[in-house]
Amino acid sequence: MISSDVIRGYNDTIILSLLLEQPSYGYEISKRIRELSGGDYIIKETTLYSAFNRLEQNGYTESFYGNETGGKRRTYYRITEKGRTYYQEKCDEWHLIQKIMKPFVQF
Amino acid sequence: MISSDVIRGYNDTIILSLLLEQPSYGYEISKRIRELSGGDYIIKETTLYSAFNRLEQNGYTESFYGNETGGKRRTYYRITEKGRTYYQEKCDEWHLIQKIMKPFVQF
DNA sequence: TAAAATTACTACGACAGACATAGTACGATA
DNA sequence: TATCGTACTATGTCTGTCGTAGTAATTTTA
Repeated sequence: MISSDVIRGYNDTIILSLLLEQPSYGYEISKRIRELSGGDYIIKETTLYSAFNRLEQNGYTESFYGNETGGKRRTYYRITEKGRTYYQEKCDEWHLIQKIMKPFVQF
Repeated sequence: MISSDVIRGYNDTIILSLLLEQPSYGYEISKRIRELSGGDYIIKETTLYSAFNRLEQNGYTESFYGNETGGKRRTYYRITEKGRTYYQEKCDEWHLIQKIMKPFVQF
């Protein structure tokens, strides 16, 4: 039983999937999403940063400052164990949604 | 280029896919969704009827009364040409979303 | 035959994620 | 020195979903 409120919550999953590889920060995440989607998906800045806040509030990520010398300091995000679990659950949910949608969409 | 605001708008598509076969009404649509999803998706009544209103306001469906003798009269919905076009567009969009999501979800 | 379940809705309000708009701040490049 | 790229924050709006509740008629069952 899933809710209909789907992809809408999948930006968090997308971000977590990238943090799974390595800790990262806003701009890099944004670029990776654009690249990996072949330019088909460009996440909005406000959407991205509000996802970061939500992720951290839920304990799915932890943030820390990079040690860049000079320049604006970056906030890096690292996925937590709780975040990994959540990511797996969302992947499962995504597969279910695809299965559910199948009878309703044409080729 | 898609928006992140996805499945959330896909109830309309699901409903249209069923109206493509034949005109139908609330309860029947609801049952068909439950059946075709193998019980994995049960649409909420309020979600369903607000989708019906939206669909009609957008010109994707037309409604008419059934000719049941006695009993509460049903509102039937029929898909329009505009609705068919919209349905096709949403199917295409759905395929794109699946493609976009692929690199971010595990098996 | 009375009660409960099913069918067929409408109204209202809350919620959350996405996003438009705008602004701040710094460094590097032209 | 002006623009572009990087790195954000704040605020408010929009929309689809859904919780809750109520109405009303018909059908089933106890």
